[in-house]
Amino acid sequence: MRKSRAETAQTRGRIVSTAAKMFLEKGLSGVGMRDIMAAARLTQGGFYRHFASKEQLVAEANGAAFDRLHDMLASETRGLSPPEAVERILAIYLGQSRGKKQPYLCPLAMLGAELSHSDRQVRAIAMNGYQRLVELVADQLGHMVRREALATASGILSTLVGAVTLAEIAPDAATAHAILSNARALIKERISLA
Amino acid sequence: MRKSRAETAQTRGRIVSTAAKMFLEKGLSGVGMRDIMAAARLTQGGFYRHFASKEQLVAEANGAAFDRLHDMLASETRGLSPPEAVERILAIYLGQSRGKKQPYLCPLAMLGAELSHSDRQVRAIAMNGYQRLVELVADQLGHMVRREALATASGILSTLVGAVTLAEIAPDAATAHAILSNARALIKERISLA
DNA sequence: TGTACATCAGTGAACGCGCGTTCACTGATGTAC
DNA sequence: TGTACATCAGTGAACGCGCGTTCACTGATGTAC
Repeated sequence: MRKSRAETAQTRGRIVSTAAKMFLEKGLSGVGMRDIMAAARLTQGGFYRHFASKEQLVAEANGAAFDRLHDMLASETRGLSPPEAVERILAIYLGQSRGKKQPYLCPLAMLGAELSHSDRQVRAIAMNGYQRLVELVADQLGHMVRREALATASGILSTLVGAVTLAEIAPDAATAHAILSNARALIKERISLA
Repeated sequence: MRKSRAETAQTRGRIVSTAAKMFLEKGLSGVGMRDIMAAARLTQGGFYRHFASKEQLVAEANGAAFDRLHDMLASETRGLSPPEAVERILAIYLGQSRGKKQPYLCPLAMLGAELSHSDRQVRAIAMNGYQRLVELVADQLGHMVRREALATASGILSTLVGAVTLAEIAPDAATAHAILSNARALIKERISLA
């Protein structure tokens, strides 16, 4: 049953991306190893040929989710004017939703407090992902000095994360929409100050 | 071993408030029935004399946490001028932290995504708590028409919830503080527009 | 008010279940000569 | 390049454990007369 190096690497990647998707949709404690391995078309035992523990998979899955999200946002805003780029980032970020089974979900909003109960490595990966998102937004606030742009982008990210977190809790679409559009308005009002 | 009506009610209340504290600190799936009952100086079996299930306790504990938080914020802002009251709400809300073992933690920030995986009743309680906080903030934005005040307060709550969620994930105090103060700045800049 | 009985809050053992993880095994791949 | 052997990816049963929940039991409280 031994597999070639190429196949092994592919299998590992499949486990990570499958796990990322499932963790984001159902939460870290909402998904078991059997669920993940079955979704990756494998059986439970094989997991430990690739990873030392579930916690390590959580770390890698989150890293992958942040990489994918960041790359997607960077490519979606490439070539746009700063105001257009900000608009696009807000629309994409606030448009994510577990209910709609979106492919690019942000771990900060989807896992939130669960990340704060994870080990140092997972938290460090989450903070790194957060910082990269802050920089991505700050890059579009070119009319401010960098320091101010980063501070403002940090505030914007808090708003985005909070809004999506709250919208996911909301039991009906109307409430969710109201939360998201109020958050969007707050951010736009702040930015148009300059 | 049967207890008097007064004692029974007192025991029930002790279970709810003990559970609220523990859920907020360790997350819903991070605390077991034995942990809660032991902390309330009881044994596991007694729980089902008071509640039908863990999920029911989660619902009641969250309701109690929101009630306590709301009452505290209302009493802390009583008699203050609107700008002072907003200042006070921001300071208290952004000052909450599991690490500091604070007595008034907000379920929205501390449980976040875990609430979105709970049943309808729990989510309804969370949304009700959110709405009450929005109104509490909107009450201090008297210079706006009510509709605008509510929309702005909703955006502010997204920012507050996101900032505390992110600060809890941050592995060091400096990063946490930066996140909180950037969120505070964003909100204050938005409010001082008027 | 006093007595007999029913109720039920709380105990602690036990149940069934699913979790993360381990393990003996299989057989294709990789390596050494 | 061909052969013999070591490696190890993947399987599926099993392990130990902690979870939420149930249950028989105890004895003080509440109720009926």
